[in-house]
Amino acid sequence: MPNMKIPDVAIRRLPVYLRVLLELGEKDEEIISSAELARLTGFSSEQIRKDLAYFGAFGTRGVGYSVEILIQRIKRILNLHEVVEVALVGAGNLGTAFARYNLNAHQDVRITAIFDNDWGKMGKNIADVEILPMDNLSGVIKERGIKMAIIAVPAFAAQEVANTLVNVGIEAILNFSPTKLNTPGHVSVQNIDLSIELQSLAYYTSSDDKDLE
Amino acid sequence: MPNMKIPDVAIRRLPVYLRVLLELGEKDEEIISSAELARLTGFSSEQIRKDLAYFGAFGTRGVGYSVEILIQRIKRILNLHEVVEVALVGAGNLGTAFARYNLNAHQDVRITAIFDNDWGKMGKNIADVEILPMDNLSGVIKERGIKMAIIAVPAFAAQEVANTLVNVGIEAILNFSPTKLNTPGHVSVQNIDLSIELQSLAYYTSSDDKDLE
DNA sequence: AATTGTGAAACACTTCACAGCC
DNA sequence: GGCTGTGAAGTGTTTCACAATT
Repeated sequence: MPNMKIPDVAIRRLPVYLRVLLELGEKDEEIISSAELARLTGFSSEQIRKDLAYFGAFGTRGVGYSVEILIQRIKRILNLHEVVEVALVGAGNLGTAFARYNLNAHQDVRITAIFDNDWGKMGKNIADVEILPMDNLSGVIKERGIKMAIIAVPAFAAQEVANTLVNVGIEAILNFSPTKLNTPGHVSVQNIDLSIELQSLAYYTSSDDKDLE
Repeated sequence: MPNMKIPDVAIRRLPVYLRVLLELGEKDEEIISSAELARLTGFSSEQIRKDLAYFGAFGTRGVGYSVEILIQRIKRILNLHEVVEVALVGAGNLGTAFARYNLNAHQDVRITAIFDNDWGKMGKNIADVEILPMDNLSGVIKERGIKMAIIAVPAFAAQEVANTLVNVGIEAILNFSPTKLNTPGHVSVQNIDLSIELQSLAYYTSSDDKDLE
């Protein structure tokens, strides 16, 4: 089971398992079966077992999984066993909302540096983090060894920001701009394009036109 | 080629094609090949041809696709040939940012109703749309025949909101709350869970721990 | 008896490769 | 000659089904 290629889709399910497990931990649940996890997450029990097995066998046959051990393992796998610092580039509507949201949401991945090029915003704080000018970006990211960044700038500026981020050693980017970023293979990019989400959803609504083609 | 099952992943690529085509239209480009579309979108040319072919053959062999016709066809397919109204439930950080973003971003899918349960927000506007109390939700959505909704409320309230939306005839939901919604099969749900995006991205960063297990 | 871990089968999506058409 | 449209092959992911383990 080692040295097997782990699908990205499996990685994206791990945080869901983690959330449910943390809730169970709060309720002092000690053991959980894949069937019960399936009920709580909406994924199938086989899929859950397979996902977990990619990283080794840490359940007990006939019994189930230890909630506590599973939490620790998944945190390790996702590199969340210590606080992960993230830089946010772009303090517009989306960036600001995301920073505030992140403050409330959790502690394990934390926005600790915010950059913008609007001088009117300098010195202001979002979620207790000061907005810094873009000129400081390279210095701050290198100094603090930040590995992850969020791009929330307009489309026309996104590629240039990405290039800078790659140059200062960023390894993973969450990109909210509606652009395909060109990045070297060792950098992971996850795109969230809100327009695309809305537009593709419209497909699944019934058009109430009366005119057929 | 009719009556074939169209993969959801293909539907989600259509808005990307549409965006690029609209840009080409601005530049008065009249004909585009799948190879060129591939270059501009980052998808493969075969995939683009296959995606388009699901809906019928509207290219010309040896020539390419008419930009204008392709735009019209994709808009039709996605039900974007007339303005789509969307209801936003929850005017917190994320909801507000999304409404403002949507105002700037495009006109084809438009947030035209916003609901919240915070009385302090009533009467205020976001992006020229008045915030209404939750009590008005059913009435407004039915009256205007709105088919799509965005859920941007805290997790604990999300399922109840979803139930209400389903009851008043909503067919597609964009869910920002970190919850698996239980909805009947005819309702499409697209989840965007920002915590999950950040946490799964952390997997792809190099941990700089010195201690192995 | 219950539940994990896992090959094998099934399914879904992408890429290949080329016939068909302009 | 060039580019689309599409069966066939290939690849990736999920589900099945059951042996292994407690």
